[in-house]
Amino acid sequence: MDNRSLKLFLHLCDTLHFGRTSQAMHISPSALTRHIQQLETELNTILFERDNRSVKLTKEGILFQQYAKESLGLWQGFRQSLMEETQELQGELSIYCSVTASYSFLHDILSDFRRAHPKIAITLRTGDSEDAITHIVEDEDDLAIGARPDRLPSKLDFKRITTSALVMIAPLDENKSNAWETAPMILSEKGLIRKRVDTWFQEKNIKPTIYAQVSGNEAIVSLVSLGFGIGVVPKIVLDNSPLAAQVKELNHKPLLEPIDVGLYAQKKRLQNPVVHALWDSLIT
Amino acid sequence: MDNRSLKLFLHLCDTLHFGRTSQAMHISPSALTRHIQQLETELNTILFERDNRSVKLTKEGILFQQYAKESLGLWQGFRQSLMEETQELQGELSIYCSVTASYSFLHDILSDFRRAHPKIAITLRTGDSEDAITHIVEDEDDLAIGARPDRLPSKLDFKRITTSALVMIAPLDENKSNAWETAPMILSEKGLIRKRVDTWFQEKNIKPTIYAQVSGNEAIVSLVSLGFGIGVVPKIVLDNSPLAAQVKELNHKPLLEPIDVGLYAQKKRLQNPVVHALWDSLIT
DNA sequence: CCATGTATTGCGTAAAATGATATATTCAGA
DNA sequence: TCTGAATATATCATTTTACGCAATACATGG
Repeated sequence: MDNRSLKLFLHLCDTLHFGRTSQAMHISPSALTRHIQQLETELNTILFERDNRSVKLTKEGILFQQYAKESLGLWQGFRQSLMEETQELQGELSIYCSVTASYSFLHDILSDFRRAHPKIAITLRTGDSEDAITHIVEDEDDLAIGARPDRLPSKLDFKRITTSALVMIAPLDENKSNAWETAPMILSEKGLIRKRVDTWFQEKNIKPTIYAQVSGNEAIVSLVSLGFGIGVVPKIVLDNSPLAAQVKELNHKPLLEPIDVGLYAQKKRLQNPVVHALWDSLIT
Repeated sequence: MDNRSLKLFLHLCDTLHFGRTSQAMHISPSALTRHIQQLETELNTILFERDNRSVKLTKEGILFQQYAKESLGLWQGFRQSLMEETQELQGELSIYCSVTASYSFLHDILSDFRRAHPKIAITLRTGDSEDAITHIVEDEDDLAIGARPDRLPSKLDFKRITTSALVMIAPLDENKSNAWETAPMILSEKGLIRKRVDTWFQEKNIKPTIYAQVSGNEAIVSLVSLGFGIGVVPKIVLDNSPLAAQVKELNHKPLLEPIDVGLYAQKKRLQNPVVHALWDSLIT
C-alpha cells in the first residue's frame, strides 16, 4: 500500500492494459500483476474484472481509484509544502535521451542543474533518439531529448537546444567519390532522419541499396566505421563519437535539411515545479 | 512510505520515545529506528531531532505529522466507504487475554464472531491476565480480557462476561488440612488477585510464607501441581487446566471475594465499527 | 566513575519483490 | 477446426529488503 502501488494502479485504471502500464512504469508485467493482486488481497476485494483479453474496473475499483487520487494528491501537496518550507526543490526527474545527448549538451545542462538543485534525483534513460517522442507521449518519462518532428502533438511542448546538420559518412577506405549512389546504406529503421533521407533519395531519383536498418545513430557510426556501408547521422553524433576518426564525411549536394534537437515534455508535466525547473534552466 | 510507517511515526510523535512506541506497536526498537530513518531518507529531511536522551519533533516533522494524519484519515474513510459498499465489516482487531481466556469463553465468542464477520482479521495475543489493563491503557491492543479492578480508569469501558470464584489449590499429596496456614504460597507477583489474597491473609492475621511470585495464573497451577506449594487462582483457570486433576481445592473460610472477568477497551477505540462489533456481540 | 536509560548499528536470517520464462486462455482469421 | 497472436498469471531463481537480537555509543544522575 505504498505510493508506488497507487501510481501503478491509477495508470492501469487509465490504460486498462497490464502490458502497456508495465512498460510505461518500467516494471515487468508479472510484477505489476502482483502489485494489483496484493492490493486486492489487502483490501479483500476485487479491483479489476479481468480475463485473458480484457480488463475492467469494478465498483470497488472506482472507489479505490478515487481514494488513490486523493491520497497521491495529498502527498504531492505535502511535498510542495515541504519544499516551500526548506526553500529548496526536491523530488525526482526522469529524462530520456540518446547516448550522444547524454555525453554532449545534456551533460552540461545537468551539471549546472545539479549544482542549483542538488536534492533532485535524476533518472537518466538512454535509448534510440527516435523513441523520444513516444516515451513522452506514453508518459514514461518527464522529459526527453530528440529531434523535433514535422508535426508536434498538441499535448507536447518542445524547446530547441541546438540545430545539427545531417552528414553522410563512409568508411575511411571508401575511395570512390560518388560511392553513395550505389553503396549499401545503413539507415535508421524509422523516425525523422530516415524520412529525410528517403525524401532526399527520392528527389535525386535514386533507389538506394539498404544494407541494414538499425536503431540508434551510434550504431550507424559503428557499422559504417567497420566498412559495412554508408550512413547518415546528425553531425553532433559524429562529433561525440569515439569512432569519428574511423569514418569520413562525404560531400553531397544538395545538403540534407538539418534537424532541430531539443527538449520535449508533456504540457501537463511542466506544471510540476521540478520538471519546470529543468525546462527553465535551458536558456534559448 | 506505507500506512504502517505513518502509524509508527504518529505514535512516536505522541510518545517521543522510541522504546515505548516500539513496545506499543509490537516492533523492535531497531526496526522502529530504521522505519524513521527510511522516512527521513525518503523525504530528504530530518523528522526528529534526537540524541541518546531526548526526541523532539522538527518543523518538517510537524508538517509531516499533519500529512500523516490526513493520509491515514483518508485511508480510514476509504475503508469505511468500502465497507458500506460491500455491506460487510472488514478490518483488523487485536485482542489481549490470558491463555485460559483464549481456551474458554473467548473461544466461543470468537467462534460466533467469525461466522458473523469472516473478513475481520483477528490478532490474539496471550499473556498474563494482570497485564490486560496496561495493554489497553497503553494502546497496544483494541480489546483485552481481564479481571475488573477496584477502580476503572475513566478512559476505559468494561463489560462483564462472567464472575469467577477464587479458589485455593494444593498438591494432591498435601494431607494436612490446614496446610495453607504454614505452607509456602505461590502467588501472582502483582495485580488484583494478589491484592485480594494479601488482604485476606491480613484479615486472618497470618503472614504467609511466599515461595514464589510468578506471572500467569497458569504457571501457578503448574507449580502447585508439582508440589511446590499452595496457590490461589480463579476457578475458571482451574476448570480449563489440563492439570486440574493433579491438584485439589482447599476448603477455606471465609471465601475470597470472587472476581469479575470481562472485556476492556478504550472508549475511543469503541468508535471503530469493527471493535464495536465484537463489543456488541457480547450479550450480557 | 559507574549504573542506567536510550537510540543506533552490525549481523545473520527470514520474508518479500522482481524479472525471465513458461503456461493458460481467449480471440481472430485462415 | 486449427493456428497464431495477445495477454494475464504462475513458477522459479535471484536479489533486495525487513526484522530481531545482541552489541555499541553516549548521555545523565547518583
